[in-house]
Amino acid sequence: MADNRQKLTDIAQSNVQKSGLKGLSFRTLADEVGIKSSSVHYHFPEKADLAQALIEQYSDTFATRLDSISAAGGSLMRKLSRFMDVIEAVAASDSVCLCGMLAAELESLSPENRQALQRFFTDMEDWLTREITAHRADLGTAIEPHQLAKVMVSGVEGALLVSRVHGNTEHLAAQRTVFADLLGPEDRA
Amino acid sequence: MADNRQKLTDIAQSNVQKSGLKGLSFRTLADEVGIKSSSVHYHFPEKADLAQALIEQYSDTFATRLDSISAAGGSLMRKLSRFMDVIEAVAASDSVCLCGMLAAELESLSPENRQALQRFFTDMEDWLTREITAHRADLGTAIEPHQLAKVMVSGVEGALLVSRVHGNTEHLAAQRTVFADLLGPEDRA
DNA sequence: GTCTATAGGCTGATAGAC
DNA sequence: GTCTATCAGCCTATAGAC
Repeated sequence: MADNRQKLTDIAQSNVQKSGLKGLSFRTLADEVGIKSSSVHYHFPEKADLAQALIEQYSDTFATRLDSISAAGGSLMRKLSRFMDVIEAVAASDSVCLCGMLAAELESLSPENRQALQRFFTDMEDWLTREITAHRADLGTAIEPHQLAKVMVSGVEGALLVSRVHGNTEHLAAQRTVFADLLGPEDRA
Repeated sequence: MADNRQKLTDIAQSNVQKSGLKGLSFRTLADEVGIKSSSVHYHFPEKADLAQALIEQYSDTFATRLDSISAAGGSLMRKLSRFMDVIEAVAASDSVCLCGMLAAELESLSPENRQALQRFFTDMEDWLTREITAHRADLGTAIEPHQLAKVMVSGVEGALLVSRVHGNTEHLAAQRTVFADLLGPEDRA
């Protein structure tokens, strides 16, 4: 089938979000798609090629979701709540962010992989900075938007990791609560 | 030598903080200590035994540092600044938190490893909750201390991971800035 | 405690047929 | 695009001598 390439990236993405790139072998990936490992090498000659496709696919999907949040409009609080919805959806089925997982495996990634990974994080950060800045007048704090954005990026990546260890979503919930309070002036005294 | 066990855990810890447990082999570990891999198995029969020793050693060292911060006393701001000093010291030499790294490799850990890992995070969270609660009167926010603690734990773990991808410490610096502003009322209008 | 030696398995990757 | 077959290398772990 012509769309085996798509099947490969879809299944690989899910596996990497659970057990990392090192935890995924060409053989098991091939088995799950129903082809042989040599056929996987036809689509992705080296593991770095597969990793690159995964980072790009994941980044595109993520960017599309953020764009749709921006397009829907509304208050900053509403946008950040929908942002957290996107993050919490990742936590389903023992998964963490694909790029958070790969960040932990940084030492085994190619230079190209690293660059794409870096771009994923800066794109998320830039989106947050833009949205916070756009609503700056309503802000409940004097902290610089780009500083808040950095803390939020770190926060969601860490919360996904730590939440999974605890087997619940409390750290994600705390993230939502604290940033709602920090950024939403309506709840303040 | 009788302290080869200590050499093993020290070198293993440093390696795991850089490349994870899956990235560490008994052979390379043995080479770096100057013994053979079968001798490593004498000290740690299975990899899970080594992992357990690493988590416990790391947790003990970390707890000692937090205790010393508490003992030194001072304002909440001062304690949190020293807490961030401890975290930033980890970021040296391309390392992330040992337990953050193992959290990414959760699926390959034994039940005992997972429990110890969980305890590391709750211990850090409990320390933060205790310190924030003790200074509650000075707090610049109405957010629950345990919620703030959860966000800080997630935040530092994520910041270590993301900082390494970018090759700088900006995300750790942002963490310091934002929490200083959030918790330290003296800087507020 | 450390060694030699090895079993048994998994891995990424390639050659060449169809 | 997919296959069979295979290589060379790495891995965890164990047996048994010293």
